Amino acid sequence: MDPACDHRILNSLDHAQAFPAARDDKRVVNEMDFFSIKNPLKHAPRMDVKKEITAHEEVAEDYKLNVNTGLNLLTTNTNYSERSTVDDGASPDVRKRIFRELDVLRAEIDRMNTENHRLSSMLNQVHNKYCALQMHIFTLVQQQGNSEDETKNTKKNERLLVPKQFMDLGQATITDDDEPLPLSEGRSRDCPGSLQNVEEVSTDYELQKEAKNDVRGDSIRILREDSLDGTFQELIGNKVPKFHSARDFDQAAEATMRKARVSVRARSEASMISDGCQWRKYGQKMAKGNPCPRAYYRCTMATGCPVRKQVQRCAEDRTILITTYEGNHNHPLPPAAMTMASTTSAAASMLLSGSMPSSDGLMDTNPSVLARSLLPYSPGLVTISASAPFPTVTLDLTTTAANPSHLERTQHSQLHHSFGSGTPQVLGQAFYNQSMFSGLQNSRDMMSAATAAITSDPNFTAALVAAITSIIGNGSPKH
DNA sequence: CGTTTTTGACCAGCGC
DNA sequence: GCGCTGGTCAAAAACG
Repeated sequence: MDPACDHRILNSLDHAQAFPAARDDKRVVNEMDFFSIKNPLKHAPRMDVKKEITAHEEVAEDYKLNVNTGLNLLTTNTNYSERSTVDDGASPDVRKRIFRELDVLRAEIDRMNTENHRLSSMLNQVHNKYCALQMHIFTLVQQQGNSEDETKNTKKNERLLVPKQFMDLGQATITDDDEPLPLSEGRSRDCPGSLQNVEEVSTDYELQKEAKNDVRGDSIRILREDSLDGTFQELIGNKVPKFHSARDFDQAAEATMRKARVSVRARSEASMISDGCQWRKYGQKMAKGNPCPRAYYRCTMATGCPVRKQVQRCAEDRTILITTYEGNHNHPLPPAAMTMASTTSAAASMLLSGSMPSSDGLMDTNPSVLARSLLPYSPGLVTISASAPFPTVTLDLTTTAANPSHLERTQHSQLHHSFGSGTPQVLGQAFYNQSMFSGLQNSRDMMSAATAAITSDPNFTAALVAAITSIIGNGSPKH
């Protein structure tokens, strides 16, 4: 497909996803433009020309022109019209009539283009104001919550659970991280804890050997991947994978997606951080070199969901909770769970694309270049290690927390980038974030107030990871 | 009573 | 082949 056309469609879809209410308006405009251009121009010349080109060829060519040229279709049809009249020797009267019709149509198209731009502009304005208002409401709600005493505050936060979950990234700017929010997520006993500070998010395939030799602690060890099946090891290992068929390739890709992991390091007193999903514990093990046990959970939001996660405390700093996600959900997710799911999915895509023999080998050869290109304003935020056979993406968000201006610029960069180029899940979050910031741009005061909260909010950092990894994941063509 | 957690057993991969 | 380790299973216990 024409890349430009593809881009337009993606943008349209993204926008429609994030703003269902605006979808109808936008679609109507697009359809009007498309068909109003195509139909009259398609049929008018053919009424008089039926010789050199067969009717079937005409239709095929006409559609092709329409699709590829979009609003420039007038030009092509003018050519077509001229060529046709020359070819068939139509009468001057007929030619004049055609040109008159074309003039009328050209004027109509211009008028519609103008109207289209005007409507788009209005839509953007409404969108921005809506986001700004949304931010303001939640800021007020949060301020009200902070004024209450501890007991009342707890109950308030429980009531605020719904907006918190469904705002997800949106509320990231206003959440007071120092106050744990008691969460009650259905029957799940998932994480009644606070996610005080995401220190590091990494996507990691790491050799057990490396984990053994690494002295930095379980931030690495928890990421070890030694249960890889043969296909997956071949896929991401140093060996060049040999795919004998498309089916082999798909299977390998599936294995990669299933085994892809995203690790989140967060300060939390609770046994588990909140990610919006329901989990069931199915095992616990003592990991070597760490006095704290590692717990294994699987997603119970849908039967047969392959997503699993491991939770373990850091051996060096036991206030740090390390949560490692693996796999992709096979069911719809609540917005609150979208961030982690998107991150995992995108990480899998990234690893898949980065390990493919057809890839440019960027991550394998010079990962630091990719990291720098991802976050040019935040050195150290993203590090991608090609150590061992497994490519490693590590996002160290601790440095950015100390420098809001860097993060702010990074957020804009990443979110705008991901908008229109990511997977639907990622796009939904990224677009929401992007739109949120576009709303904030209307208020500098709100922006500066929110920035401080953003930089320490784990939900935002996690979302940032999702956006980043989605960019990486979409850097190479999917198969 | 249904669901979740606990915990020992089992299995697979890896290194020696 | 053996031992070590991580991951998973499944029966029993605990919970609501």
